[in-house]
Amino acid sequence: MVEPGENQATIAESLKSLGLTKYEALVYIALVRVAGATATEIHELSGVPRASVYPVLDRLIQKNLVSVSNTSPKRFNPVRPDEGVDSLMKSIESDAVFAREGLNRIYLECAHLERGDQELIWSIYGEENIRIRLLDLISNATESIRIFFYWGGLRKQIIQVLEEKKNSVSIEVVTDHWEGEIPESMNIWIKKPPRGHDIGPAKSLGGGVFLVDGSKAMVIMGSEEEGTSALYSEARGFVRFFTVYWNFFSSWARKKSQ
Amino acid sequence: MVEPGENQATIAESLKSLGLTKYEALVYIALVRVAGATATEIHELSGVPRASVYPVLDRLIQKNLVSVSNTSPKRFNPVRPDEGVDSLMKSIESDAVFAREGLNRIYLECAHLERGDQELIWSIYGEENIRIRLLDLISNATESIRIFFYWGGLRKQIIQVLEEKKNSVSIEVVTDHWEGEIPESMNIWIKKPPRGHDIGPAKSLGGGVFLVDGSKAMVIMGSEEEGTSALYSEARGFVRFFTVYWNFFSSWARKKSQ
DNA sequence: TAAATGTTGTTATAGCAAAAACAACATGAG
DNA sequence: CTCATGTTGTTTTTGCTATAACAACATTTA
Repeated sequence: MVEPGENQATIAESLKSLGLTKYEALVYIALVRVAGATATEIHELSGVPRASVYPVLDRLIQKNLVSVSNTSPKRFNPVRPDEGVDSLMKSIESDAVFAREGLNRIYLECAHLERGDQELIWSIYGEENIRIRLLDLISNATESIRIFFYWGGLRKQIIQVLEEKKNSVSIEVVTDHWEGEIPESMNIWIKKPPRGHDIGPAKSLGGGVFLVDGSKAMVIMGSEEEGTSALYSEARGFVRFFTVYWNFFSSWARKKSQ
Repeated sequence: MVEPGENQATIAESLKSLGLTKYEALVYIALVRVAGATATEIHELSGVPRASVYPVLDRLIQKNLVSVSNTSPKRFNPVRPDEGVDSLMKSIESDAVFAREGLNRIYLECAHLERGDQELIWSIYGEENIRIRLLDLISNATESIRIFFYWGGLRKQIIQVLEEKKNSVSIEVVTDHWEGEIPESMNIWIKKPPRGHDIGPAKSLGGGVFLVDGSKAMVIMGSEEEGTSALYSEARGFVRFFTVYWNFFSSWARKKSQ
């Protein structure tokens, strides 16, 4: 019924990222379980030291998550959880809007201070971050997209974005697998990965090279052991290197298919 | 141009409620101001101790708010502020959804544990909280609404809710002022507040009594000095007391108008 | 070239504030 | 009186903040 611990702890974690402390989360959850409990009951339900319950409840009352009765002993009631969470979210969201606007203004004002950004090579860690950057890169392409792709993740999402761009930019892809039908307006070569690309100490290694408009390059290296990381650059040398790389493998792919 | 301090501090505060620490916020803001800065430049811009900049940047990288170049010295780049804030919000929001669902399930499962809730009187502090509860109370009325209202706040919102209910429940209101046209389906008496209601030590004191379906009562007491607080109850005695109170003043209002 | 200087990235450690945990005491109802 | 409540104060812990020191490397100057 009221399944214990496991789930409860997770909810507490979630509440913490909404700005509550551990105790505030535990007390609130306890109160949701038995509305109208006394301080001592809350203490027993939540495991929070009895003396700590009072200041914690005070804070929850301030945050409009709890109300008090004027009986003796006092009893406490949670606001309906959906209302409570929503009201927390609303306040966070308004902060987010404020921060976004302020930062964006600063960002735009200072955009002119570009300092040879184009000459640098940026490292990106974490699949999520890479995903965002990569899709951003592809969907902002104006002329050409060249992809050399031997990696499991992101395949579907990339294909989806390419579908959207297929009529406005030139697309060429070398990969080992394609999901769905291949559109006529793209040049796709399906190839098993070349030898040398799955050798090495890594259990599962994959890679992808993305060239956009001949001026931007993103390279993804994924291994199960060390996580995924990527490089991005608009630097001449970097782009040229991977353009050569891509030319080599795309011609390899063409030959072998003939 | 780049207006200083004042605004930045506020943005930093907002970022903190999105889960960043003070330093993380300051460093990120500095980076938005000059993208591609070195650690030392960030230190100078943000006021964060140079040695602290490194671990802070590590955390920001983990949170996908910053990427690194592999030059020497390293240079750092912020993700576009709107993307950054959005990605923070997204993660918070997913926590919120999770918490809301989990809590709501617990709440509904445990609803049967009602422990004579109806006999208690609940205190509610803070205008915002009172507002939510009051509007919730009124809009869930099924039979009757009786209001005795001598208070500035909330007038418009209450009227709005009443407009929506005017055809489904019986509405009677005694107050000192009405905004807009008085609908025919409501019984409204406009009266200056009775003597005794604005006496006392408080500079600006106001009150409101709300009786719903003859079984729920909410009483609001507002004073500029001590803030606003409210009582809510479904307790027999409490409701009866304020029903008598309301009967008395509504008959007073009727008489004087004839 | 060699010594002096400065910068970067790292590590260690002390300080601090909020939260957590505990202990002691006053109160009030039965 | 006795028990549970509500309050207060103190200690411990925790995570962020702040400072100092260091090795590695680059730059300057003699």
